[in-house]
Amino acid sequence: MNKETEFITTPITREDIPQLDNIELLFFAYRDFVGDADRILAEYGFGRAHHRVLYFVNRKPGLTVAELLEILQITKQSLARVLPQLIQSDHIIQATGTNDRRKRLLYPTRKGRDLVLALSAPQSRRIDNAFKSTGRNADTLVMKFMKAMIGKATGN
Amino acid sequence: MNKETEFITTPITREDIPQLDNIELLFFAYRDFVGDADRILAEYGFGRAHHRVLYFVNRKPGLTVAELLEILQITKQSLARVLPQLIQSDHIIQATGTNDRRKRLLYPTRKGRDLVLALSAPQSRRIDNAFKSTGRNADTLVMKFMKAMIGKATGN
DNA sequence: AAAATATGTCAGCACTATTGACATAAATAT
DNA sequence: ATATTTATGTCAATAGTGCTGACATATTTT
Repeated sequence: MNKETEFITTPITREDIPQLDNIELLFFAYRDFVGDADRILAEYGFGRAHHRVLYFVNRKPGLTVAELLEILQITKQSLARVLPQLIQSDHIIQATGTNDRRKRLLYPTRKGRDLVLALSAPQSRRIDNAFKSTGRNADTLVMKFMKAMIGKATGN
Repeated sequence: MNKETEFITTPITREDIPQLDNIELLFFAYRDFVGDADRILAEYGFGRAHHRVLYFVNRKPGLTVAELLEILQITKQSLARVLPQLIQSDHIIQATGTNDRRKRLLYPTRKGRDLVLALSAPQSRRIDNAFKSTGRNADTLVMKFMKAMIGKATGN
């Protein structure tokens, strides 16, 4: 019986996957991009989840817990490990809603603002530097591309 | 004592972080991009780690364990959970090196090749569609940008 | 008064990744 | 020939992030 367990020795190519190169580039670009923040987060004993929460609270101060969950697409239980830590470390403050007192509005403190700026700085720099090497109006085009990348998968 | 615990109510802006919009776009773009594969992986009981291993073994059939660890930037112990599963499920085969018999050369099977193609297809489609909406020569420019995004962080 | 909403919390599980320590086989150096 | 280095594997413990299900509390709406 021919049970030679078929090896494949040829690599996948653009023939197989048209956007092969870009898939790979996106993978490495994102890895190095988040790596910038990871190094700083580690000093605080925080992880990426902390970063994301801190980021969106700074982006939209006063947002509610439900809104945050919606943006991050995580569950309440996941947030429950991370948010209390950010509150206890005085990076985020919770305020009871005035209209609806069930709601918890999330605000950054000065400390929280400072940290998010420190985390974003190297990422912003990396993008800035990348644009410098791509020449004029790359900015507009890349943004257009990125926007088009966002959303549910298409069937075709 | 004025311990009003200073709130910050203003959002961060492009003033604070020049590439704010692109940071966000990259975050959402990547999330949806990997989401394409996540749905398929879940059917096989695999995670992203399996995907990455399978991808690079298909990209460079015959690569060694050490090379794979180098590319993925993970430790041997992390791979030790994932690789045996892919071997047992007949997606990857290990062959002893001929020159150096300490080495384990990793090859995809037919099944492994088929799976990596199935995983990459929706990702490739997403990128393709994104380019359709950005017009001509976006491809070259975006690739140039992505390449420039890769590497160690810069000090400036 | 009853139902719905917003949030919190407890318990348990899964996946990915880490470090440190130790083991084995094979190649290389002395 | 012996010693060391290299490539890989494995065991044990820990951390971070996410999930589901169940239940509790406060507040608002019906």
